[in-house]
Amino acid sequence: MKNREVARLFRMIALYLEMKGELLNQQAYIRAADSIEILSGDIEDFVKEKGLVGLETLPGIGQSIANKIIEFLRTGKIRELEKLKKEIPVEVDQLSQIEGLGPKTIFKFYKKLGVRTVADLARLIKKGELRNLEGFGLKSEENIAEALNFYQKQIGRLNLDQIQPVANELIQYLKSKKEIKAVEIVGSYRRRQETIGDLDILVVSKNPDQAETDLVKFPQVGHIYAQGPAKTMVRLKTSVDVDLRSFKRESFGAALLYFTGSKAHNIKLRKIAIKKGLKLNEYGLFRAKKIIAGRTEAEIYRKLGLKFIPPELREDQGEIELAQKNRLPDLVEFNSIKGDLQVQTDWTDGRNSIEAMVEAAIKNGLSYIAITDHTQSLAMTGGADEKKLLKQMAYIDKLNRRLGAKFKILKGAEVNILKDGQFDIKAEVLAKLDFVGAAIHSYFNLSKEDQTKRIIRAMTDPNLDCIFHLTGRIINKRPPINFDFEKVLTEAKKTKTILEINAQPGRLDLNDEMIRRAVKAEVKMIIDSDAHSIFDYQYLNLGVAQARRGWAGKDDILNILPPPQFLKKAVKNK
DNA sequence: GCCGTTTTCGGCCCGACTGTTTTCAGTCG
Repeated sequence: MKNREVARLFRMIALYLEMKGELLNQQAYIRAADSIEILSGDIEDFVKEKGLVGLETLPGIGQSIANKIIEFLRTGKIRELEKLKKEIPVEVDQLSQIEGLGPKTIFKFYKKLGVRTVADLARLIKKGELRNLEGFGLKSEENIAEALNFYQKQIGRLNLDQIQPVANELIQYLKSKKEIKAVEIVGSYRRRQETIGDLDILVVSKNPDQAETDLVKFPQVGHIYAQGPAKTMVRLKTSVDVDLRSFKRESFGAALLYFTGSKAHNIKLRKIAIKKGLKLNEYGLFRAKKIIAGRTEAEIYRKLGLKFIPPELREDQGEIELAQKNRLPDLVEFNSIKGDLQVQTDWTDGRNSIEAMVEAAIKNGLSYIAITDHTQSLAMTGGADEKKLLKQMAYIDKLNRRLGAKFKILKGAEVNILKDGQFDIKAEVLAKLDFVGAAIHSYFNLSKEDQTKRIIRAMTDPNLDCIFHLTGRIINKRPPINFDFEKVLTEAKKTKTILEINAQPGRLDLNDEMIRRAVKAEVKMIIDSDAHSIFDYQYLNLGVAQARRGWAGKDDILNILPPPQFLKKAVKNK
């Protein structure tokens, strides 16, 4: 899939154009890059199907850019970009990732000091030559040196479970301050993106200056980028960047809306406001100078003629148009999961006993779980063979009798999908299980064709109910396997195979775009915590958030149903 | 370079903060 690459090249063109001061063209390339990034489906397939004319129907893409896309797909290059690179031979994409360095500054460094690469910049800073440049001083040099240092350490974006403890601690701290009346984390965190670059925090305070000072005094603060009466930016010692802004109560809704984003969503809202003769900014919705909404987000959406749009949908992927027509999807709700269908125990690589996992599930408001320990070919986890599985089934039967009607343990397994798509457990044993999930744990690098065949073969097995964490990706560590998702969806629909949304913060697999495609293909899904300990059920809501980002409605997610209805809809071979 | 329920031409979201220089350009979100 080349969507990201095309978008990246357009963003690079935009940077070069900005260096040259061509601001309006530059914006056009950025809009085109955005448009391609949010395109659901492969751009190459799109072009094959709909051609140049189809491309031009996409927002932000006209004749000129459409031709460049086709040129790239055909030749792997965009001549325009090659020309710009020759004209200004600077590693602009790398350099611009250094905080505080934009195209204008990069261009100046190139023109005046001959800086082409990050290494060039590092050398000049060492020699202390930046401070002599006009418009620069010692302070600028120090700031860039610091930013460069941070860039070279490259910690990148954090998973939700990495950021959550930091976020909670900071929120508690801010809430303890007398003058701070409301605290909300916004930005990509509130939209529940898979990974978070920094924490954006909004507060309501009668004394904004004090609120900003409060943040700076937070013991974890390691560096202050900027501090003002309305906005402060710091970096914590744990390498998380935090922005804090203070607002008055009457503007808080507008501020929430503005800083939750996404940017594309906001820009569209502001354009709607302009068409209505209004102005929308972070302080409110205005007619001339008079504020007509701002206290809550709902009020602003209403005045713009829209239904309230949940943060997870605010990516400008059609949600605004649906909100105008009052046709937003009826999203699956937080805390609505009734059963967890992937739970490991100390029979294999889980940390807790079946009994402990049941007890914790009840505490987390669940009414059933499936015990799905690994199977034998995963030697490293002490996977179960047929004998061990049968023994576990008998044991679960006994526990179920003791539990009675209040909770149900399903007998299941996380069966290993072998290289050829067959399972490592005999069919007659699988047939005895209540719920069979299967997953790929090896041969991640098969060709697209072989990998697709392998998954489809697994799905055609009448004992299989669900494919767990389909792509096998680990966020920031392991890329997804290569396969034809469209073919898999078609087969899943045909064989009534469920696809899992895995709520582990490092997996979140399927991703949001795949979920949208599954919804469209009418393939049913479940949300599992993939629990390996009693603490992991808490992740279920991360999976719900991911499902919501994928526009999954209540009909799309089966495990919000109580056990009898779930089993009826989910299990194939009964 | 793109786009149109004001428009096929003339607009492109907008406010806060910094550093350096005296009124603003550059960056960020």
